[in-house]
Amino acid sequence: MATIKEIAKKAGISYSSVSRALNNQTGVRPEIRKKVLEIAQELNYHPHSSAKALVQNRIGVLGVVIPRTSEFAFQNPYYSHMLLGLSSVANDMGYHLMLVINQQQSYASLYHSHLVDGIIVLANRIDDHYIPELVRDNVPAVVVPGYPDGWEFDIPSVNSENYQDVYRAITYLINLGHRDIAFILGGMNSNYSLVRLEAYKAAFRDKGLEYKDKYIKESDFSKTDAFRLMGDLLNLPDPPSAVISINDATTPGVLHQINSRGLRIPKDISVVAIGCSDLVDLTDPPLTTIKVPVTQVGRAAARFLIELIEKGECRERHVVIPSALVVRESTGVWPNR
Amino acid sequence: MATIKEIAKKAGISYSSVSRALNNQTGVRPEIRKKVLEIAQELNYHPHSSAKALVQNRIGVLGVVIPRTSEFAFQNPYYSHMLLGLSSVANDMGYHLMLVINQQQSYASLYHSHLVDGIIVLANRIDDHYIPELVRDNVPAVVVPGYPDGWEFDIPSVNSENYQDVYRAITYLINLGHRDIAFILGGMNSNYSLVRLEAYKAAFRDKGLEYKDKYIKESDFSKTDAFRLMGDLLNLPDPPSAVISINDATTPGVLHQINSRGLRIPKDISVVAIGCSDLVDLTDPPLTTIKVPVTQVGRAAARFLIELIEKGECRERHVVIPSALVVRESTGVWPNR
DNA sequence: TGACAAACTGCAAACGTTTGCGATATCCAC
DNA sequence: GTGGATATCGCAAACGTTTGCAGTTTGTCA
Repeated sequence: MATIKEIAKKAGISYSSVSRALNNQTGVRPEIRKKVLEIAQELNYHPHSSAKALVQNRIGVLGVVIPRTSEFAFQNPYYSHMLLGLSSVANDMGYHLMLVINQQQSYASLYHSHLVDGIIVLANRIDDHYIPELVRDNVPAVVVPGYPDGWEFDIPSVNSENYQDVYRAITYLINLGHRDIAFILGGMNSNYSLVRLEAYKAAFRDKGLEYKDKYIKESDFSKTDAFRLMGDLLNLPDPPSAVISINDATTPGVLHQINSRGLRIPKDISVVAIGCSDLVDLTDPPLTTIKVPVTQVGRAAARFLIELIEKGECRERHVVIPSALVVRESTGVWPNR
Repeated sequence: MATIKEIAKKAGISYSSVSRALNNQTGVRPEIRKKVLEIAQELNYHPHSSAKALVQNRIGVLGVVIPRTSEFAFQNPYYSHMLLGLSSVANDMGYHLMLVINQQQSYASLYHSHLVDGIIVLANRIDDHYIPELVRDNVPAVVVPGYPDGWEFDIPSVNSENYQDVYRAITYLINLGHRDIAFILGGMNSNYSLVRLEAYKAAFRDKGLEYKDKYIKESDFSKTDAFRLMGDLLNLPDPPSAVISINDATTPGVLHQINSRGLRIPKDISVVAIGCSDLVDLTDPPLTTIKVPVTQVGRAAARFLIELIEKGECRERHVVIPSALVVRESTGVWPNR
């Protein structure tokens, strides 16, 4: 493959001049530059990224770590939307994306071995072993979502309004008259679950009401588990009048359980779904949703990380992307007559 | 950051010995090796991948290109399953994955600039400009799925049994008594669409029957478009008695249209879904499916590419992964009484 | 003890770039 | 024509590895 030296030889100049010509640097005559570019084209020259990286100490790659171990988690459209956002910004800013799924290896080593310039950790869990290392070793890194307030260490993060959203949704349901509101959560090692459960409780408290533990169900983020738990809820002597489902993986399970019992939404039970999938408006009826702007979160995370890499610091360490409660037809007043 | 030279200095030996010790090569005394490894540990040493790549001419990265331009395409769980398969094999074989989504840039240049050792192109389209370049430049590359038989150039590929599957499904429906079988396709620049439409036609021909063009609908692979087209079909004076939906993106649109008209599956219409999503068994009724083993396709593609990279050649240039028609409850005999 | 092989070790080149620095050429004003 | 500023250019070092080769040590056996 063509190298800079070959171009230099062919053009009859030194290879430092070739380098300068190719990189749009000053100090090379226009006609020489033109000639160099022509020869480069002709030889199908491409700069050797490793050689470049070696001397510039920058490879132009962002590491994207998806630490989840279970297959179903990755099926969640969450990751597609996120990657889309990350990718669009990375492309625009001249970076590539290295995707690391569930590697049983320290994330920091990706950085230490100069494979990536920085790291984005997606859907981190509260008990993720490898994250403290990123902080300790000063690795440019952003986690999505961040840790709950008052966490033991501080690492840059991007969040959507996880807390506010659930708070708004519960308040909305309470205002509709609901009191027995079920919450299908994910595992409590998920930061999403933690923060959203806090919001759930707070919304009740702030209305002067009591929430009931029996309506709070901890799933493994799978549709089948959600199906099972929703079944348990509907088997209660006093089943909930509303349910909120934590993500796009659990929602189909919830809906399927409700439908299979012949219950009508929202007449018999109201449903609020949290997620980013557009499928919600294809359900019957269209779902009231906490629309999580995942692609935008991804875009923000990429921008954030690149700033961290290039400037070495960041203005704000915790970015929050606003989101919205979209009221459609799956929620209604209670009791319904 | 620690380099091999620092380790050498600290251990009081030459850095070539350090290199040999770290790489488990012969020609270094056991006690020296031990000492080197200890110091490496202590200094948190990680080899500089670019330096290594520069001399070894191998970076240990597979490029994964998703050329689709539309957002909805990427939402398809197809890609998640595929990445899962790719990632698992790559991890096992010591490779990383570079994800390139919809970059308006030659794929071959990724290879020429030594960013990747080889390339996997996902869901390639028949009119993809950048693929011929891979062939011309002899880039180690695998495309998923491959081109139809008799295509103008030959590039390694991995496929599931796209043709056979549809053929089996149509034959199955015909045997149930169906004659008016609709097919919601994707765009005809998709290799999936092309091959599957061929199979559709062949299945009819081989039964001595005629298919009707009006039942063949070309979507843009989105749920909304599928919803619209399914509406058109049901508005016909002689609507189809069965429909086959080409992927996980179109299926929800098809189902939603059917449900919104109050039609019963399979009493009023039979449905066969092609896809890899597990959501199909949560629908009501569970769907008869052509289960595409996408994760396995991904695994095969990664293995294939790695063989291509390491051996420089491959035994078979076109791998086919068997798949299955899973009969559930969305298909029934016709006419139904 | 000596000879020879085998194991070990270090030197230095090489991979393909970028870049600081000094040297040369060009240009302009006086 | 001279001085000085400025633009252009090439040399060589540097980035962190691997690796062929030559030199050194160690071990073995007669």
